[in-house]
Amino acid sequence: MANEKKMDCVILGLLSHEELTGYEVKKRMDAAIRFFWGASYGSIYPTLRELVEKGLAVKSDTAQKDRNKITYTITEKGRRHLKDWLEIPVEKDMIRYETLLKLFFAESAGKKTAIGHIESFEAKTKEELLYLQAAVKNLERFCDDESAHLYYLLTARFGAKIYGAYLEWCDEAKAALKG
Amino acid sequence: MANEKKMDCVILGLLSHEELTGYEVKKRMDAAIRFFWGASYGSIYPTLRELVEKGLAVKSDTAQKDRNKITYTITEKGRRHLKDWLEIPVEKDMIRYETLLKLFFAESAGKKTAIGHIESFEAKTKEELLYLQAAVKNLERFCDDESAHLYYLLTARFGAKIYGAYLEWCDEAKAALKG
DNA sequence: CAATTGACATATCAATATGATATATGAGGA
DNA sequence: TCCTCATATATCATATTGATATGTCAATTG
Repeated sequence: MANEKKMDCVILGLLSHEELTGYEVKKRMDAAIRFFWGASYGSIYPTLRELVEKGLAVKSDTAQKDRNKITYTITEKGRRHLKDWLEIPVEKDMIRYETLLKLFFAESAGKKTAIGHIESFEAKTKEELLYLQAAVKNLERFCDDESAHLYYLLTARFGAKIYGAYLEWCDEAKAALKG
Repeated sequence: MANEKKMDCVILGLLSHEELTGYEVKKRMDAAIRFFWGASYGSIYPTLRELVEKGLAVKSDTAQKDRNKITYTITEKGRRHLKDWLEIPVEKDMIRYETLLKLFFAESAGKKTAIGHIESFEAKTKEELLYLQAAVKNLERFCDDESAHLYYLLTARFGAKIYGAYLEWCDEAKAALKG
C-alpha cells in the first residue's frame, strides 16, 4: 500500500468533501487548490472511470434530470483508501518555477529581459495574493476547530505567506539588477 | 517560435555555461536548481539526442580518453534558440506540494497526521535552507555584476527567502493545530 | 426575436515526462 | 581480492499535459 496513484487520491479527497462531476472536480482544483496542485481533463476523466472500476467511487445515474451529467460519489472503500494515503509520508513536493529557470539562465539574454520576467511574476503574484488574503479572512470567520475549513485555512495561510515572500524577493531582485 | 520544448531549453541553458555529459546535466540539476526544477534520465538522454538532431548541440567524440562518455557542447544555433526562449514570456509556474494536498484533506485522517506531515516538511525545509544560505553567502563573495553568478545568486536568494517563509508557516500551522 | 457568446459537460490523443530498472566501468578502501 | 560507490548511458511502462472536438443550455445583445 505504498504506491497509490496520486491523481486517484486527489480526486478522492475532493469527493470526500462532496459529490462532484468531472467538470466540477476541475473547477474545485482551479479554485481552492490551484496554487499547490493542478490537473487537466485528460487525467481527471480517465481517473474517475478507474475509481469506479476499483470500487472507490460510484456513478450517480442522474439520467432523469441532467442527461449529460455524471456525478461521482466516494464509497467507504474509497474513504479507507484516502485515509491510508493520508497516513503515509509525503513522497515528493515538486516545484517548477519557469520564471526562476529563465532568470537562472538570464546571462544569455541580459538584465532587461530578467527584470521583465520578474515584473510579470510580480504582477501574477499580487493578484493571487489578493485572492488568498480574501480567502484567509473569510475562512477565519467561519472556521470552527474541527471542520475541513480548518485545513483549508491552513493551506490558504501558506499561500498568503509564501506569496508575500515572493513579493519581497521581487523587490530585492529588481533592486539588485537595477542598482 | 512560441512552443519551444521546455526540456530542450533547460538543457541548453546548462550547456550555455559549460559542456556536459548527460550524467553531469542531471548532477547540475540536482545541485544548483533542484529547488525549482528537476528532470529524470528518461527525459535527459532522449533530449540530448534530439538537440544534436536539431543542430542545437554537438557530441564531442571523446572516444580516445573515456570510452563511455559523451560530452555535449552547445552550438551557435543552440545559443540563439536559448535566447529566443528566454525572451518570450513565462508560460506557467507549476507547483505541486504533496504536503499541502495531504493537509488540505487531513480532516479524513486527523490532526496528529496533519502535524506529522508538517513536521517532516519542516525538517526537509530546514536542511535545504542551510544549503541555500551557504550558497548565498558563497555567491555574494564571488559575484561580480555581470557574470552568470549574479543570476545564480538571485535564484538562491529566492530559495532562502521562501524556505524561510515555509518555516514561519510551519510554526504557525502547528500552533493552530495544537492550540 | 434571432444570433451569438460563454459557462457547463464529457471525452480523446499525441507529445511529453517520470520513476524504475538494467547494465557496465573505474576508483578507492578494507 | 573483494566490495562498494560514483560515474555513465539507456530503455520502458505508466502517468500527465495541453490541445482539441463535440454538444447543450442560459443569458445577453443587436
